[in-house]
Amino acid sequence: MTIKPCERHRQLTVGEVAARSGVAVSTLHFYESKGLIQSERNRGNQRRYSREVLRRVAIIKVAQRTGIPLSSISEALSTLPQGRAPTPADWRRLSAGWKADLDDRINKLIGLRDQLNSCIGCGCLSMQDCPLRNPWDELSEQGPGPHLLDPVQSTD
Amino acid sequence: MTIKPCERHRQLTVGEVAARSGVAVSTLHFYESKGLIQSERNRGNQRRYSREVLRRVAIIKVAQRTGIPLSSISEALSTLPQGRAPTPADWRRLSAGWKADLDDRINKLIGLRDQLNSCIGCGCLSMQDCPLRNPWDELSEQGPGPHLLDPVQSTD
DNA sequence: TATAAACCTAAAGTAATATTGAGGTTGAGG
DNA sequence: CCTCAACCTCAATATTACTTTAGGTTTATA
Repeated sequence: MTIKPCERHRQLTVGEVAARSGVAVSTLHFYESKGLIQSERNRGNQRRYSREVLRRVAIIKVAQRTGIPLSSISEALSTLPQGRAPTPADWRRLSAGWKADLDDRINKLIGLRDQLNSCIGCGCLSMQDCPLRNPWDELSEQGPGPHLLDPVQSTD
Repeated sequence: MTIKPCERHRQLTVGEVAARSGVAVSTLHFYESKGLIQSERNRGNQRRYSREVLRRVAIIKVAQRTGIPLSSISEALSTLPQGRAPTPADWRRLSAGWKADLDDRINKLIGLRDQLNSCIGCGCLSMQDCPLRNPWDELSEQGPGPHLLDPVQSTD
């Protein structure tokens, strides 16, 4: 074998990144347009990625699985050293924050399930009593809440 | 007091339903356009709702909290007796199905949290080992998966 | 070198879940 | 009766996360 540029330092094409990260080429373009990932260009204007991008995409996908919106992911990633591979410490910092969100969402859903269980049992969903009727603890709910003002509620 | 139409049988205006159910008037219009709720009209073409609609909206909101999309909710609601108040049995049937979905989603999230915990611990996110890097068990994921084909992975 | 696969950009399209706006009508209180 | 809040319809806009399309360029390979 002759001396050739070490394979493990070669930059990746967009197609290679897509194949290896499991996201579509168009998605990589999209992420780049949102500033979530970066690329360099070769002399023909084609994207060339360092292998670090694979980790970045992996982080993005994991965060998305936890329910974090891309905008927040972008924000979190922007605290990372630019262009340099994130360290384990970086990763711990990001994932710790996301874990808190995830815990929160899991707890909300478990609470909802408990309510659902008891309400399947009681068959109620009555305006007066049913905890499910109280939307105050809704996930990401804003704006004016319900006003259960009228005490006359027989037909409901 | 003179005899007047019993308050508890009076139909509700869209504004009243909005105030009491906690959703915007525009949302009620939207739900109606999607067939999730129905209304009658008075002689001036204004919507008039039976009190049953409050229960229906409550069901919609609960289902949404569990993560069910409106289209599925619509489908489920369409199995209900039209215009008549849903019975406890109806409610049990619907909520039992939704509970299964909810359990599923909770379990997926808990699995993810466990992975996240162990990966915060190990600080890895390494391409070779980290379970978080395996997106096969993603929530509602379709399309081509990742192809971790290349064994040369030192810089990642 | 010829061809096809892979790549490029910019704009438009998709789906879900609504909200907002324009322009006009109805209804309840004084 | 007058007025203003509440209502009406229909169309447009918003957001998130992408995908698709159109038209053109570059690169890899036979």
